[in-house]
Amino acid sequence: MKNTVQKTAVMNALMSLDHPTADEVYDCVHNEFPSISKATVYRILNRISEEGEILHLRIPGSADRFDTTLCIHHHLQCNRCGKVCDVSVPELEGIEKRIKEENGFSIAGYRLVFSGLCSDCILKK
Amino acid sequence: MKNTVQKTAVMNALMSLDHPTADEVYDCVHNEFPSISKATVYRILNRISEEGEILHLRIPGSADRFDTTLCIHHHLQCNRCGKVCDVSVPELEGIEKRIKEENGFSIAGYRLVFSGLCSDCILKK
DNA sequence: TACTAATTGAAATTAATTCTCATTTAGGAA
DNA sequence: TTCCTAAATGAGAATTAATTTCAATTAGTA
Repeated sequence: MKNTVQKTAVMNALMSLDHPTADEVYDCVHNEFPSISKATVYRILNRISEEGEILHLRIPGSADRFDTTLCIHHHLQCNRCGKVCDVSVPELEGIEKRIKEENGFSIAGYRLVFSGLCSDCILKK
Repeated sequence: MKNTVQKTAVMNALMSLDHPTADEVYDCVHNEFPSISKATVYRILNRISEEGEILHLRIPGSADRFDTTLCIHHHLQCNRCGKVCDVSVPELEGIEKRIKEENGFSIAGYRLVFSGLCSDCILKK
């Protein structure tokens, strides 16, 4: 992969944001680098998530988010403010084998997303 | 809610399909009822899922699906053919309390989706 | 039978993302 | 250093899934 200024800017933005959407990455990069195109931000995010440098979180019902934490973990999402937090769920370890045996499915991965209200939004209401 | 022929047709289609997308419901209804509009199908599906008659499954990266099985369960999705199957995951019972205590989140629900290849697609290579 | 709010159809709109294509550029070869 | 080429970029069009708008229709009740 070529080492472009655009890629460097996107990597820096990812470091400074928490579970950003592609649009949030774009806004952040665009401040310092006004000529960057949104398509480029999407392309770089896709490229580096395919290479395993970041995780691509597909959030049902809203924009995808990107995560720089690579070890296995799951997510909590606030229904009000949209914020996403990491959570680990050791209960699920080893579950893939059971699912495979019972259903004949070969499991490539799984996503677990809890939705509710974050502590900030509980207080605000 | 008014009892329209459109609603009856959508309910019948749901009974005859397995985890359909809104488009699949539309195609099915449209066969017998060519004048129905896609917007009406979407509206009816949203209405009856809000009322709890069916589940609205939001599938990351592809179209939403609808499920007439109401008890708590989760999903397996085939990455090749898109088929969705139900699976129960008793390991997750009681997990909400732990998440709430550790993160201050109040959990309204959670979605667990396994992705991989279904037995048919494994055979097809 | 008449009325009114709910529902519908058709088309426009939105949101997120991907694609197209002409132009530019990074990095290796001469 | 300069040249070359494949890769990357920018701008905007296209795509996909779903929602909204609005005028016309209809179910269910008065």
